[in-house]
Amino acid sequence: MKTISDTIEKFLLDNFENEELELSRNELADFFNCVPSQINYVLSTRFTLEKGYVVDSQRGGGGFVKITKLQVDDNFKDIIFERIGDNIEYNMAMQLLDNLHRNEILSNEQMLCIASAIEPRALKNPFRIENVIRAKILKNILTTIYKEK
Amino acid sequence: MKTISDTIEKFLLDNFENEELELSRNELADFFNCVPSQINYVLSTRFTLEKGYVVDSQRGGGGFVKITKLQVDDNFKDIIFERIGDNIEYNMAMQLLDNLHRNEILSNEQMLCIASAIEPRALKNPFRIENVIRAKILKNILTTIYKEK
DNA sequence: AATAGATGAAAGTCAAAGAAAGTCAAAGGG
DNA sequence: CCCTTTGACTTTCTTTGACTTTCATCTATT
Repeated sequence: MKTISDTIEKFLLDNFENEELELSRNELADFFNCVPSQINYVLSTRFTLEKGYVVDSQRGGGGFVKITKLQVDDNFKDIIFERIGDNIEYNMAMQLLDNLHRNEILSNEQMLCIASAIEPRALKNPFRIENVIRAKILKNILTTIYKEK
Repeated sequence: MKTISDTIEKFLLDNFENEELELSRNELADFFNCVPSQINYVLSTRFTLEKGYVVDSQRGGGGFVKITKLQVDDNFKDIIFERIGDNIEYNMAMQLLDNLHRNEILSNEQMLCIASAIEPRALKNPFRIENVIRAKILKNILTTIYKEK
């Protein structure tokens, strides 16, 4: 038996143009005569990173939802879901970066950026305060780049 | 869907002459068929100090609004660090990045890296668990880089 | 001629209303 | 039991309008 979620999924899949698809959550919900949050359900169960999709959105006037399809090969999946998973220690992360750099998946510049973003110094400690952590990451990255110049 | 604010922003960006742009608030509002305070909204959300713009204006007869692109000079470092401080919201951070990129302090690659590092998606919520956050940042950054390719 | 006040032409402020999207938990269905 | 559906509530961003402030210029008074 086909659920409404399946139908919406198929509809979305059929409407990709060039690896991406932008839509209005409310209009889509209207079109399928369902509540808007149904769309979120479809997105979060069917358009996941595991399946090779990234979803971005914006609220408020002019808001939208954008789904992008990426080419995930097995190597990428392995990295994202096996090697990194839900948590990773700094040393492991650095080994991974080094590896990616050696294999020319990351440029030197990118590696340096990322390395600063994840230094213990940048992520240490505080209490769920996203903005505080972000500030540290930013400072850290900018400092590093500055140092390189 | 593009908002009127986006359209006005683009119009302004396209009409800079030599790092600056002078305009009449009322005429512009008229031109775009919106209320004058809409212009203030655009100015205060899109032409911020973080983004490297200074807006000054004069009221009364012969009034005007003038937008100037800030010159990046030696003490920009202090300015940046002051702007970041101990915590910073995502939007402000992005405006800063945009500014740094425009002034060629950050390459496009770097900007993209850093932007992914600080996305709400990447830093959302969890509980002080450094490794968890780091994993998200890494995934996020790698996914982004993957998307660019 | 100098000055004070009146007038109108800008621009600014702020809060309410509007327009999206997100979250989360409870209820339903197979 | 797990997956799906629904809806109340939240958050974010934009639009609108009533009200305020500032400035240049004109007018009337001394």
